[in-house]
Amino acid sequence: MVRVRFAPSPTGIPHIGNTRSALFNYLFAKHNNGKFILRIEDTDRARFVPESEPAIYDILNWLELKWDEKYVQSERLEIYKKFADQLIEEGTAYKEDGAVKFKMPELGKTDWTDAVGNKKIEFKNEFQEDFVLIKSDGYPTYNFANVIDDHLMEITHVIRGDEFISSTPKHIQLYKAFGWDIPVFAHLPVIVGSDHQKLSKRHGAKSVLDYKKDGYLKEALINFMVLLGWNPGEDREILNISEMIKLFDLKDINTASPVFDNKKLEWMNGIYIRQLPVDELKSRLSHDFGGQAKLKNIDDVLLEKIVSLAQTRMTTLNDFYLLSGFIFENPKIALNSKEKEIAKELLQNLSSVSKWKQEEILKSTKEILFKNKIKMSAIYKIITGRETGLPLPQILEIIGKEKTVKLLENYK
RNA sequence: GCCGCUUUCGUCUAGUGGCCUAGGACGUCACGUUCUCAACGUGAAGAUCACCGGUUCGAAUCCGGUAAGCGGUACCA
Repeated sequence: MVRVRFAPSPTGIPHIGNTRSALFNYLFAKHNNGKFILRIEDTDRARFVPESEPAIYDILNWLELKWDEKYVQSERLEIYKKFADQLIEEGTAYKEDGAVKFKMPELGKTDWTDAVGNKKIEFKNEFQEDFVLIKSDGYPTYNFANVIDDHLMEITHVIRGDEFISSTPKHIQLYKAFGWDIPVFAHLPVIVGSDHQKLSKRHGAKSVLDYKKDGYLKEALINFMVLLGWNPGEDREILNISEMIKLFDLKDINTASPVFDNKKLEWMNGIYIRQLPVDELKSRLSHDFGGQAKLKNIDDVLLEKIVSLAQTRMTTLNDFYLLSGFIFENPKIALNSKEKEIAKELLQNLSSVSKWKQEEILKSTKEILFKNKIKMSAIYKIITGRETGLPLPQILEIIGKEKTVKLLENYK
């Protein structure tokens, strides 16, 4: 039975890099019909950030990466102490300055075959130093709690960021000291930013929750993340979660650090937005995304029509408001005198349209276009406040003559 | 410094000795469509496969070295 874990420490809000580890663990578990375990590694009291633990749950819940079991290390202090005492008794650990330290072997080497890249990694023991197991505040270190828990929780595959490669020899020596089975290690290359530095808050790495707030769809984010350092072995790039589960394999994970490219994420988000049925997109705009307030008073049928016009023009859900804001608010658009003239003519022309259909509206606006030798973008600006946007004849037909006239009367 | 990992178009990647005059995707550019912008369609530019040397009839692919980037070197994780 495959058992893997995602073990974040609540020292900050997880970003794309951490979250992608969770995804890979989840996919591997599901692919093998195994268990996905969540373990909060809160042993660093100095760096503890209270709001990060709920954020971890929010992220996993939003992405629907459901965990099968959950543990919190700070609730397991006696367990670590017990095992530390055992090592002291056996002579492989000792006390120093109020801490418990592990005695690393001085001869030979420590090696393992990493599942990522299927390569042997080897460290000479002579370069290894004794390390702390239990800090003087009574809390275990990562290196210790990690091994104890992975063993007790019967973790079969340790899939984590490759910043832990250097500490893996420590872990292996601990397993050996206890006489425990050593799990398979799979070290994921970390995602880096466009500056090729590891993703971090200081470098402007956003959390998954920020992407949600910015109008990205969870499907797009997952699909984008999975392609960072993994490929399904075919040219296709758009995959749903069950296809990922089916295809996922540790051997297809790359060994080099991928650079996070927001442009591709944007493209992918657009793909997923266009893939959504209109009513689903509409409900995401009002529920999944914080648009309720603005959309509350809009007629449902009207809204659906607007959404369907906006669908191919959106990169993120936020774009909907950019595109349709002029309908919901009564924008005060600054126009120069020439534009004001044209606004007047538009009002006149459109008021006299008898059949309020897009063909008639188009005909009517085109007249003004030719007469004044202006571009269509000028008319877009007068009506919507932006030089580009939803196709005017259609959207004007949808919102109705009355509303259109009202918009133009702003300039009187 | 020492230890370890990495190195194919700007970016994500395919590629495991001949199918590679290196394939796909994003981005960029052009054209088509067109009431704007998108979407969509077609096409183009873009990588001497980090570098040097070796093995081989033949190397992005195997071997050795060098360089650069990154990670670790914490009573952080």
